[in-house]
Amino acid sequence: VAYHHGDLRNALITAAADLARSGGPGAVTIRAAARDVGVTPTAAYRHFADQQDLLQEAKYYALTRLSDAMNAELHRRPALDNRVQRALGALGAIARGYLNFALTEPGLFRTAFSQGGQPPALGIPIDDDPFRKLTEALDELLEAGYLPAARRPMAELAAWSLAHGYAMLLLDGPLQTFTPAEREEAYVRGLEIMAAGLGATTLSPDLTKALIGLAS
Amino acid sequence: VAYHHGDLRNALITAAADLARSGGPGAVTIRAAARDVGVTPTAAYRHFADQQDLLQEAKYYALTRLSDAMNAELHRRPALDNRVQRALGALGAIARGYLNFALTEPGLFRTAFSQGGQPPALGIPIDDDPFRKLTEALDELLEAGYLPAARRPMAELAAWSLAHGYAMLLLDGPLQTFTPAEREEAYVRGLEIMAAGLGATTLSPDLTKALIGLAS
DNA sequence: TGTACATCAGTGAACGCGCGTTCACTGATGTAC
DNA sequence: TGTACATCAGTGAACGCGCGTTCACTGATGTAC
Repeated sequence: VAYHHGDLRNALITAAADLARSGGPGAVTIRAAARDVGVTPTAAYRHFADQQDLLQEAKYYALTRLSDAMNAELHRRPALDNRVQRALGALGAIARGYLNFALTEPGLFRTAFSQGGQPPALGIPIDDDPFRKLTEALDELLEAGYLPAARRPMAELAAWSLAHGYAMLLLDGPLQTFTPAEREEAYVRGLEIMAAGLGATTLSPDLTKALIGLAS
Repeated sequence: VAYHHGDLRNALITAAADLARSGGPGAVTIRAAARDVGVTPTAAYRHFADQQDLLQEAKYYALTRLSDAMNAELHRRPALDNRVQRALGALGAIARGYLNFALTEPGLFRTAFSQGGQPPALGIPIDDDPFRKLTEALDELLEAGYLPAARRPMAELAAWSLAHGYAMLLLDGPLQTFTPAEREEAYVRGLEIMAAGLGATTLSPDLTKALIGLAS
């Protein structure tokens, strides 16, 4: 319903998203959002309980855009006949969309995964959720006999962790100085290792034991 | 040299590190550090150019502690005869130390990888650098015939990304609600996939093509 | 359809906070003779 | 060894900033009759 302003709540969310885009989560303040909309800070309190509440909306927005980026990449890929090709293609598209978004919209990416508030959920809140598609791709790899059953549980998390860690190391970590060519190279190498690891036979008990060690 | 205070610079760095430990990078301020040491904020400007400079020292401290944690885990593992076992053991120890540190000292971990200032370097600044040991472990896997040569370049980054991403998803992301048992389970699965991926044969061209797609 | 009234979105001013940083200074330490 | 002096680490006060949040209010919108 439109009163004085029209739709101040959404206008403030948009302003918060723009702030997040250009300045990351720390730039999302009630005062700045109100200023950008051309309204008094007090007015924002009609629509948000506090600053945390506004930031939460910016996080949700950022997550939605991340989701869009992954879906866009999924739709760009050609349809493939072979099940394993199709499933690995989906995996690659999701990873590619994730990285593209992180590099293209670092402020939003950092906001989506910033500390505090509700953490981004695992596949529940967003329509057309790419996390579910990742799950489906891994299920398909299992059914096609590519992925050993013992390795199926939580395999999503390994893929996600790899992409997420790589994005973070590029944005804020030691890989900041990478050229685009180096970024692409490292991306391809990492993805190949992941795909090969999903498809490889189980490690021998000796090697597993050496690798894992003891939980401390 | 000890003047009025004795060693104010180091005292301030210690205070900054404590602030980072309990409150993350955002808690590292000149005023708070000076307050904790019992000194005027102005005094800090005798030793640091500005707040960024102090934060940089806290980052360096955090990185050193992270390095310690990995080395400690490396020393805890028994020596193994088999080259591949030894190399995978080192890989696992480094990953375990990394994760342990992130979970035990989240404030320091976030500080080490916080945005701004100098990014943590790749293996140069710290004595007894675990990144170099990771490199050596991968070289050993190559020489032992476990890791195909085509997969060697930048393999460090895949392992690091996996551990880093997993740590971040645990600390600030959707895995915050994981129980210790779930954390351990996901950790083991991810590490196995990585180790298997390093040792697996090269993917077929068809699968590689489906996986990678085109750089956009 | 018109009027009195209730609702409530947004205003304007102000609060207290902690921050980074600068200024003119003081007083302890080190040094030249 | 003693004294005058220079150095410089730390003080105390203050600046301006942007923030979150609250208060009493105004004036436009919607509604009851």
